[in-house]
Amino acid sequence: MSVMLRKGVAERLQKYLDEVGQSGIRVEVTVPDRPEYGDFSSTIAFVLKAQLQQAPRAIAEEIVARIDKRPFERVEVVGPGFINFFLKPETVQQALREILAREHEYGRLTLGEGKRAQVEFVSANPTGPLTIGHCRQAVLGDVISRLLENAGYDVTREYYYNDAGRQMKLLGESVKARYLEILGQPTPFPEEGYHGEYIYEIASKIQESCGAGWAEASIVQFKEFAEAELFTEIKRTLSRLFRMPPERVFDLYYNESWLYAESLSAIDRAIAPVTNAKLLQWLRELGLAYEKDGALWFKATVLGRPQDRVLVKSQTGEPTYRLPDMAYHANKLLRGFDLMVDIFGADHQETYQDVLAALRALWEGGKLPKERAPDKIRVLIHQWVNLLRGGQPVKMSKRMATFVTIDELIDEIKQTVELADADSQGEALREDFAVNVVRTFILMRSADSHVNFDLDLAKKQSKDNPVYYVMYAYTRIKSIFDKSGETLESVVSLESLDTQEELALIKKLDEFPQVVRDATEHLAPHFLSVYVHELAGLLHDFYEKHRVIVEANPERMQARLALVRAVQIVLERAFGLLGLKAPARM
RNA sequence: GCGCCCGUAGCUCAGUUGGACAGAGCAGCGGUUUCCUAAACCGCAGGCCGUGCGUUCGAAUCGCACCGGGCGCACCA
Repeated sequence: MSVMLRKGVAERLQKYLDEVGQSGIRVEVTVPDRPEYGDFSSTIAFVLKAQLQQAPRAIAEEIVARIDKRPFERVEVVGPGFINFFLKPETVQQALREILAREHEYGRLTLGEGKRAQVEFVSANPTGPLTIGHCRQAVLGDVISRLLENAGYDVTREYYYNDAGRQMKLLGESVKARYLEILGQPTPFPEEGYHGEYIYEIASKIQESCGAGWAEASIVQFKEFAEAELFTEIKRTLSRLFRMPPERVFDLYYNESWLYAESLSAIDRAIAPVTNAKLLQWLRELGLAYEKDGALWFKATVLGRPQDRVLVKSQTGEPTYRLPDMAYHANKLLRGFDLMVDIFGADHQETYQDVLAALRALWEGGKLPKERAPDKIRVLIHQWVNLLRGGQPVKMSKRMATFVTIDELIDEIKQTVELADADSQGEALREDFAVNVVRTFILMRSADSHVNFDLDLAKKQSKDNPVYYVMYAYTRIKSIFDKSGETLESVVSLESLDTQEELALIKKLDEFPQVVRDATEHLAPHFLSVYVHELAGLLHDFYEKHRVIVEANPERMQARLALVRAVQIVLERAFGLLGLKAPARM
């Protein structure tokens, strides 16, 4: 049997289909809920009913009679036509051998080999610290990037921000106002300015290094100073959350201003070949732009969208955010990626569809090369995280500075982590755990679900968090190896692995590559999180019922060490993909 | 009003190409430790899978309608 047990079953059914000339039928093999239905089950007989004009039960009997049954203890037809497969223990043991042979290559995919992918996420304008609102997509984007890398893609992690926009101007004005206030020259604070304490901190920093020297400085100077300060902080925050050096959290920070400049260097122009002006010209040529009330509009309605949108404002002649968004995405296509993933919050639901509609029209209208099809862009929309404190939702506004930052969240959880031995490593272990908790909380849920993050629960009852359950499985294995002093150098006999718990564990390990594949293809990290939780459960179950270190039976001990070693490998692989960090001890 | 997402156990959520009596964690009740860390394990209890109609041999899963919640529908991003 091949690497994957399920695949082996599927291959045998496929062979049968080929023989009866039904190769087009999709082979479905599932793991039944109940053990008496076998290790795997197929409903293929129901699907074939229509084609073969026979009763499903008879078809199932025919299939069972014809396929290669060597890997199976038995194959049964049950009820109206379910085919249930019961694996021989040797077959299952063989799967374990494959995992041990592949080691940390196990679960690596090839679907992205030789291809380039780009993942855009966070993309917050640097007008303040990152908040819980950004946390979900930061973690999702990080894990999706890791999954794509695991699949063989050359991945560019990208952060786009509107440095040319009104919000950044307001930031500059806010800092300048605070700066003058510190100098004792109070000026009116911008009506929609940023009220956060951090604005004062930035202003004092300027005052400390330049004194009153910036009193006549331009808004742009203040903006640029603040932007640099805030970006440093953002990178530092993400480096905690992603567990990477700050300089590696993103590969590219894409500035909106690149889409305006007509005189960029050759290198810059290579990643921004399409300017706003160029995009506008294309839309005009395709009859998708028109003037009304002094503004320039995008004719979205002819593309099936609910309403037309302004691209260039009447009063200032500046583009709205929509035009550079379109240009940015046209540039992404031209940069030659095979896959582009946009990760947006639910508030982008409406707007990204305009961008995609425009790109499709440009592509169909011949403005973009045939091989740069917009369907290479996949958009992942996630719902909001509702933060609960004292059972009440926390209302957040960035402008009014009533938000909880990612750093505050991690720090709050960190304080409550209890450790078995708080030695010199205590601080680092606490940080590891807090980040694990935050990431796990997000990664266990599908992006589609509106989740509640109960801060009190995450803090006060941190030992009950699912992350502990999973980490504890890992440390139990670690502890076994420490205790036994074994290193598992040579190939051992696996024949003694025949109990229900042992076989169940191996079968679960066998699912790993498929789970990784599903998580990657569906851009759904939570598939993997849920899997890890289930695997940990089976390890605990096994651990409670069987001892690994059994000196009286060296062969059995070696086999069980091999088994838990394989669990350890898969957990390490999964942790790597999910960005979790396992403690050596708990 | 229009668009997208959600509604599954007391709570937080899985259940992704429709399959056999619906799952996990937490909370509740009752057990398990001379033995590799009990942050674990075992058992009990808990659900008309928002409601109704439809498609199907078969629906939590697909379609339609309705009810309830979130987000959006700016010449802000």
